[in-house]
Amino acid sequence: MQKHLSIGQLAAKTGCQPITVRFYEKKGLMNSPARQANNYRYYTEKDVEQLFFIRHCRYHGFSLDEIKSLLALREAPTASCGAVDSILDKQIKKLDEYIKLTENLRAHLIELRKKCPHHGPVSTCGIMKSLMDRTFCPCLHDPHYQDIDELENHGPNAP
Amino acid sequence: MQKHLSIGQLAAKTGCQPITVRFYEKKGLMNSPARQANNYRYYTEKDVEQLFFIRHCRYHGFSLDEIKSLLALREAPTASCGAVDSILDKQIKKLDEYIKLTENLRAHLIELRKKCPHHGPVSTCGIMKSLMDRTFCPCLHDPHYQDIDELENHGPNAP
DNA sequence: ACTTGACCTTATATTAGCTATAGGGATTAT
DNA sequence: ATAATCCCTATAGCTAATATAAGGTCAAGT
Repeated sequence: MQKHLSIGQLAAKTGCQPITVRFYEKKGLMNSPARQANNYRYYTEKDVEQLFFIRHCRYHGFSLDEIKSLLALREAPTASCGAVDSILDKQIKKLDEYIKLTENLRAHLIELRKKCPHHGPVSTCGIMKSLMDRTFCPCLHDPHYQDIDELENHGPNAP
Repeated sequence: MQKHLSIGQLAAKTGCQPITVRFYEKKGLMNSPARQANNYRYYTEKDVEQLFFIRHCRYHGFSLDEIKSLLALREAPTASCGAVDSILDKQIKKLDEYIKLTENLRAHLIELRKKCPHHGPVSTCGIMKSLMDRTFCPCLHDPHYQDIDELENHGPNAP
């Protein structure tokens, strides 16, 4: 039973790359593993489990900070799992808002697209005209505008 | 007619912040404006129009690179607006995929959430169990897994 | 023995779209 | 005179990695 894995073997087992494992280590999601005489990292089964856990969480769209919380909870198994539930509930709510925002955005774009049904010179393009028309720019009025930044900074997998 | 605006006045007119205007300048979306004797930037009506255009485009979810293309097209009005149309079509398609991905993610989370309907100690939490269960980790099989990165790197307003 | 290639190490820079902070100079109001 | 507010530059920060540079180590093949 060969229990000492190199970083490459660990990465291959969990479907990510060595550089990502080192990244997680730096971020405090993976423990600093023991080193061999040649300074290579070597990993145990516990590390494999932990990395699987992390990647599984990432798969579900959790941020690294949220994963850190989940890892901490895992270390304190007597804690109530209400904290776990609330992390999930928050994530689901975030996704709901996110989907709504994106659908709004899509509707806006469809509207815009309709303004240039036929090809022609840019100078007569209805889309460009709309984009240039200051009176139609909702930037200053539409609360959705602020949402754009929301959307970028707090997307499904953003922090 | 007072035509020379300070950066703060320009920003206020277009609903963004001075620092953002400087940022656009550095990124090549706004021209370097003339300077007053005190080294302050001052702007003209053309700059106001251009910034409105940029912000309007951002409102519609275009990336700065896409906006750069649109600005270039605006400078070449004899070009066909097919290029404009295709930028919009691409954006709409991107949003469609994006919405689909996010809805999938949401479904996964709802499934996961169901595994812990009642509060209890973390050690018996069905969610944590699922997240820890390597045999249920889709990371290695599910093509959706790769999509997570997709989703993060190419969200509606990502490049 | 020697070289090739695959693997490992570190540190730094890059990605998008800003925002924050530090450390200064200029202008305006009191 | 001084305080508040504006302006300037330069640098660092945010996510979640990825890319690149420059080097050390190891196993296999010739």
